[in-house]
Amino acid sequence: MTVADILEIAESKRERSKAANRHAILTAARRVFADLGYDATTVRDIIRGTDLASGTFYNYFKSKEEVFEALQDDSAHRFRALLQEQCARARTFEEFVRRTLDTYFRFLADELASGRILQRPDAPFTHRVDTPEMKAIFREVRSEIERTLGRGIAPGLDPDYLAAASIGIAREVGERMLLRRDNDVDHASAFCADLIIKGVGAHA
Amino acid sequence: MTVADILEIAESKRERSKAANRHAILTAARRVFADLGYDATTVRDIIRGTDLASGTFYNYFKSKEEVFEALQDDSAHRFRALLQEQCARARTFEEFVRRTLDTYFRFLADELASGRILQRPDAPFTHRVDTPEMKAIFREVRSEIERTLGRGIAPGLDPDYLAAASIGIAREVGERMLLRRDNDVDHASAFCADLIIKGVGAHA
DNA sequence: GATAAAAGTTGACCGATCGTCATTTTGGGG
DNA sequence: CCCCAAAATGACGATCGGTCAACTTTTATC
Repeated sequence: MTVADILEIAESKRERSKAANRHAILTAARRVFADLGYDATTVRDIIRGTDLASGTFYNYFKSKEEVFEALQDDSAHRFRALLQEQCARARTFEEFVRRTLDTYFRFLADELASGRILQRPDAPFTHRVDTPEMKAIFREVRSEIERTLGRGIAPGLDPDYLAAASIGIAREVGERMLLRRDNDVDHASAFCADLIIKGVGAHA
Repeated sequence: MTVADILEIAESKRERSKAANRHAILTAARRVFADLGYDATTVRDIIRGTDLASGTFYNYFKSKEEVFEALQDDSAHRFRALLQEQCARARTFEEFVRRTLDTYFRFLADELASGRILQRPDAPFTHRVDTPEMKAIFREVRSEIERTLGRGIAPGLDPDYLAAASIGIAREVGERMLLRRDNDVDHASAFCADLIIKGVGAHA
């Protein structure tokens, strides 16, 4: 009887094995997607990157789409945690905007540096995914906009559109930032923040 | 001898046939993509939507990706024509911004109404394509920003980022607009224009 | 028009992938 | 040690992707 058994804390061998297999598939998928591109990769390519059999793949995911979404959701989850940590107690709208954008661009740069972004040289297109985490981030940004912008500064503004616009700005500018070699997070962040702050007329 | 033969104006029978086949493939592809979704459709599905043989597909396109890009490029080309027509002689930055956004949102609504947008109910993701037309639109927007914004109003602004931000705003807000049932083009257009105009401090 | 070259179409074919499922292996409880 | 449930395995039929030799249609030449 091991300590783990006594404590009844450690997962069973089965659970550990399942977690390891799932992790192996995701890790292999990340590499294969980066090597071959999303469209060109097959489920077989992914499973060949592990020591599992082809049938086992389908015990964990229905398709490569689902693997891709899991990878995206994972990134979104980590970003969301950072976001909540950084922006939870922003008092003013401007502070909230600056923190959010700074967090996002720093996150992007980190993801790229750690090879977690599928950056193909030819990169003809990326997938936009609507995972639960992605939707949650959108909702949180919108409700935070409603909270910090409130009805005082710009009561007529459509909070849904403002959230969409902010996300669009961050997304596109973030992409351009990554294409530049310098990865000047502060410049990108300040550019977007200034645009939004001045755009809603909410200067501190 | 037909009138066309005499006038030597009509394209040859071969050219007409090729154009018709290409058009048949694109038309079938649009319907199949809409029905099955991009990932699920196969080249066979597309070709089954025409009266051509499977091998013929490859005389026109290398893959379904190329078909999809051709569809996207087609939309982009039509939008670009509208854009140049509407915005060619905008004198001020504000006028340029308002015309551009209005053209874009009206175009989006028209595309949706005429069934040219791949709008799946579940729509888990869309593809972002970097076709020549798409790149041309980005370059034109940026150079127009440089021209009309000039060095007078906001000399420090990064025109590349401003173009990216504007496109991001239009893209995301446009998507939200389509999700709403009303398709209030004027509201979406005015929202985005106000945001950008105030954001760069270029009020007329 | 007759003929031949060129261009285009066809569908069978091969290698590979997809998703399934009967079989085997592994893990946990008694 | 035995047994059952959970999980892994890989073979299998159906399908797809891309090629290509044979065939049909169009154009050019006389």
